[in-house]
Amino acid sequence: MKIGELATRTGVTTRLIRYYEQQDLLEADRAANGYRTYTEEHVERVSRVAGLVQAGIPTRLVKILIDAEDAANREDPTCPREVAEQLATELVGVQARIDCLTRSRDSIRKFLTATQHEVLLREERESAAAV
Amino acid sequence: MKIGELATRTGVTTRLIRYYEQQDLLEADRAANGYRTYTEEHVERVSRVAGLVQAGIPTRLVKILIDAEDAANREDPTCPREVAEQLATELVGVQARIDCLTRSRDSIRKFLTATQHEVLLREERESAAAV
DNA sequence: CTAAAGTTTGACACTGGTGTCAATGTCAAG
DNA sequence: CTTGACATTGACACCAGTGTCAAACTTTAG
Repeated sequence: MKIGELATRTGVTTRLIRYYEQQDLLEADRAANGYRTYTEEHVERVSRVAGLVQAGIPTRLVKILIDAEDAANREDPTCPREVAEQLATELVGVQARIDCLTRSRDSIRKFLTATQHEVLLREERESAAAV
Repeated sequence: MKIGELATRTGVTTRLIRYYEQQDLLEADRAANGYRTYTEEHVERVSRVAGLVQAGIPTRLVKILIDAEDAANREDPTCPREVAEQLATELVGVQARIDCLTRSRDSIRKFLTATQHEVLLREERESAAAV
């Protein structure tokens, strides 16, 4: 598929897809005419990258994270001690963000419930189901 | 306490503390000499704000979130339907970030384990305990 | 009293993520 | 063949979050 389709399917603008590629977060084959061509796997990957960036992870780290992610799903992964240490450090930062966001999420839910707006929480479940 | 102490205690630079105040995320009393003065509660608040900003929440939304947080802890909170709807919308975004980060976190753990670097996971638990 | 450290405001500047526009090229439909 | 939709690269520009520096004032330590 070409970049336009990838964009509509992921909800990420073509501009950003190119930007991510430039940041080494993505690779794309080129058709004979120079057009980038993508596979189904890229859909997942682009969403993933965009999600992390939106969660405040700088692209430099996003690369590290998804590389590790990929490696973790391959057999016999291996990595030098130093890289592992960096990952461990990042892990702490990621967890901190999760905690922070989780707390906000819970507060919002509590608040909506307390103000008799639980109905709105249904939207949340629905959008979760959509994933 | 004065801004310097607040900064060292929260690990947030004075520059940012002032910036957050300017963005209406913080309020500070002024001493007779014009110095900002803070209470213990501000320590928590500043960490919270900084955490959310780091998690990719724009300051505009941070304000909304912590306001709701505060309200949720007061008695008899109330809010107009429209505000509640906006919060519900935000909730979806927050949850999306959490999911995204959680996935990365799990991948990192898995990877570190698979590469015989579980030892490093201890650091994570320790830093979590430090909170 | 003086020097050092901390605070205030304000300005300038950088960075990273995005939007947008321009000029050019490719391709599919009429 | 022409037109319109989509691609390419490259440039310019914007915004938000931060760093940093300057000039003036306050407070603390010696």
